[in-house]
Order: sequence, then structure tokens, then C-alpha cells
Amino acid sequence: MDYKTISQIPLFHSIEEKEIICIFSALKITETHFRKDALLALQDELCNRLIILLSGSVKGEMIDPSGRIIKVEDIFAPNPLAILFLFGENNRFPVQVTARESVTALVISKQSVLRMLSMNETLLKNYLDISAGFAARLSRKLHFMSFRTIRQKLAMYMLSLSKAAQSDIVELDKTKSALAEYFGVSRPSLERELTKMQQDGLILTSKKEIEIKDKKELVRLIHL
Amino acid sequence: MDYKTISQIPLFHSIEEKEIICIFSALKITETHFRKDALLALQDELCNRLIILLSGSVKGEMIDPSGRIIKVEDIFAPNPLAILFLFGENNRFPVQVTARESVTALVISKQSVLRMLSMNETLLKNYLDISAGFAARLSRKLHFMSFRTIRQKLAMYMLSLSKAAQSDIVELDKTKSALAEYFGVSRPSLERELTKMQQDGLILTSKKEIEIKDKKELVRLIHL
DNA sequence: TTTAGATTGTCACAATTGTTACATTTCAAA
DNA sequence: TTTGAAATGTAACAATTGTGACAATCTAAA
Repeated sequence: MDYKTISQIPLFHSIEEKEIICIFSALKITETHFRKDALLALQDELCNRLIILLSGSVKGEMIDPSGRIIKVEDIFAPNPLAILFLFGENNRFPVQVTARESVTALVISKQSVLRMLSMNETLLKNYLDISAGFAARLSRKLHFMSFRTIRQKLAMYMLSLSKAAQSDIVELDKTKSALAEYFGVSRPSLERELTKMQQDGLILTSKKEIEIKDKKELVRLIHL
Repeated sequence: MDYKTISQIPLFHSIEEKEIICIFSALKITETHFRKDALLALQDELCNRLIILLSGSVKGEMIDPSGRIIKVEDIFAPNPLAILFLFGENNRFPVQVTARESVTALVISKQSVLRMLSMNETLLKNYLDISAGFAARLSRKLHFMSFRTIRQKLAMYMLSLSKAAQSDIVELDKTKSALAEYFGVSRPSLERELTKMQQDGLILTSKKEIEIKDKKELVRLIHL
């Protein structure tokens, strides 16, 4: 477990080597290896430790009472697992976590995380920034889901991309299939709505690119 | 600003008076009064301070470009505002915050929050627990929103209540109007679905109470 | 280069939900 | 107790979305 690897973990960004050595020697932080298909956490298990992936990737899955498995998401190194659920009252893993390949991970007990964050203000800020990032993504997705129609979700999505790119021509950052899934709608319905919006003169689509033709109407759409 | 008031703020739970005095004297924490209709924060304003309500309540509103106002939520003392958005990269208030009545609030700069959390481990744990609580609520709501049909959302909702109450007879914790809004569906559609589910023998509704008649089918519903 | 798998575009039809409207009931403030 | 506002129950009809199916295209691995 060398400094170079550790400094690449977002949680330890901008923290000097001697500080990291100090932190790691004061706390019981273990590096653990998991083989492919090993379980890193069980669904509904008490979330009493922070797991940070050093290498490899895992998948999160929900299991229903009849034993069926539904995949939820993949997480890659060097990201942490379920950081938003580490604290709180009845903090349990929302999904079962399985190694998709050979995985190395830091495992830090909740108690040690607390002490670690108390020891170093930069570390604390990193932790809070990372948590806020996840929360912002959750919040943004909820915002999308709360629009009633697909047209509104698309309007919101394209306006966001347009604002970020500072251009009326936006490039989709996901496949349309992935976008449909992100919106929680069926793929054909998404395609149909894109076609309709082009017919209505709101946009011009070509492959991965979309040109916004009537920004005013798009803005109007997302406000009822 | 007395100890009794401060100790009732969730963030300062279980912290002794002398500790609080120590923290407050080391940092610049100001108690601010706002009259009815005063603005505590602007939409899209940089979120560079933590605001904790001591008394009174505020409303969060979104404003669209045409100037229309859409109410989002109310927040009451002794809760904090937008605690999940204080840190992170481009951390801005998602809504405009207006006093609904006369309001007293603690205003603590982001920098001071960092220092404060470094000073006291209990305070840090409180902060993380509170944040986790908000994140869990966000996540739970997203879970509901991601079900496609109203029937599935209702099944999930009733099973959750049933599990919490350890009974097949559950009492709704919101009005049906509020529940419809929480689900992001129209009220008549929610009522219709409840009626249909009763016709189908899944539940038995009477006023505020719902009796679960076919738990097995409800469980099946929420897994496709 | 070939080829299997993923992505895309489109369609008709079924299912679900929204909208609007109205009558009734409940509940808390006057 | 009165009363007005909020909550509830229901209905017909319109709008939106899902489903399943098929063909065309793209892409990366063999």
C-alpha cells in the first residue's frame, strides 16, 4: 500500500505523505483483497465500515424475496461504496455488493473514519465534498424524475448540457438507451418524443448531436 | 442565545455547555433575525454558509425565467437549510428561501463549519448523522419515483409501513393528497388505483387505515 | 475482414395516468 | 355550534407512455 496509490484516492487528495503515514499508523485501516464474485457487503447489512476501492470494480445488486437479482449499478476504483449511508440512524447497505473482478479495497471502521476526519481538516473537507457530490447527483436525478412528461425531462436535460457546453449544439453524454434508463422511461418512448420534438421544430437531431432550435419553448416546458 | 435553545438544535445534541461556549467563542457565529418575507438565500446563490433555524419557519421556492414562483417545501426550526449542499464543488442554493414568519437563525460560514467539526467529534458525528438522514430520505424518495406504476409505488409504500408497524393494518402517515404529491402523481389517479386494488382484493381501505389482504401479491408487484 | 452484440429508428396497439369537474365528508378556527 | 377550507371519492374523456416486434446501423472483438 504505497503513497502513490493512496494519494490518488479522492478522499486523500492534497494530503502530504507524512500526514497519511501518521493517519494510517494511528488507525486500524486494513487493505483487503476480494476474488471475483466475492461479497463485499450484504443487502441490509449494518453499514459500519467505509469501503474504498483501490483497484478493480464491483456491482451493486438488489435481491427480492423470491431470490431474483436486479443489478443497480457498477462502482470502479478509486471510489468509495455507499459513503452517504455510512452514518445516520439505521444505516444499512441498500444493495448487495459483489466483486466483478479481482478487487483490492481499503476497509475502515465507522469509528476510525470519525477519528480520521477529526485528525485532519483537509481530509474532513474531502469527505464532505465527496458526500456533497453524491448528494447533488441524487438530487439532480430526483429533479429529472419529478418532471411528469418525457418532453420535460428532455428539455431539462438538453438545457443543462447546453448551459455546460455554452452552445446550442449539445452532444449526448450517454447512449439513448442509457438516457431512457436514467429517465426511468422506455427506450421507444424516448425515441418517439425526440422525433416529435424535431417535428415540432424544437430541436434538430443527428446521431449523437442535438441542436436546440427553440430554447425559449424548452425553458417554458420545464415550468409547467 | 442561551444554552437551552442551542442544545435543542440537532447539530448540538449531547454537547456540554462548556464545549458549546468554547466553540462559539472560537468561531464567528452570528444569530440573525429575519422579518416575515425577508430573503435568507437566493436561488443559485453560492452556498457558503450554514443556516440553522432557531425559531420560525421558511419556505423554499423555485423561480422560473418568466418570474413565476413554485413552492417546493417548508422548513421549520430547529432544522438546518440545504445542509447537503454546503460542501461540494459548485454548491449553490437550489431554491430561494423566504421567511414565512418572523425568523431567528444561526448563520455559520462554511469555513467556520469546517473548523467547528474539527474541534469536536460529537459535533462531527451529529453533522454526519444529520446529513445521512437527508441523504436517506432523498434516496428513499428516488426509490419510489423509480417505480413505473402507481400500484407499485403504493405496494412499496404499504409494505414499508407494514414492516415498520409490524402489522398488516397500516395507518397512512400523510393525507392522500400529500401522498399523491410525494409520488409525483395526480390525486384522482392515486384514489382510482386504491379503489382498483381494493376491487382486486389486495387491500381493504377505510378512511386513514389500510389493511393488507394479499401481501404476497404486493411483494411480487414491486419486483417487476 | 468478419461477425456477434449493442444501439438505433419506427410502428400499431394496449395500458396507465392526467385533467376537469362535481358532490361529499372531515376538521379546525371562529 | 357554525362555517369555510381542506380532504376525499368518483366519473368520463384526453393525453402520455409502455410493450413487443422488426429492420437497419454501428462497433469492437475475433
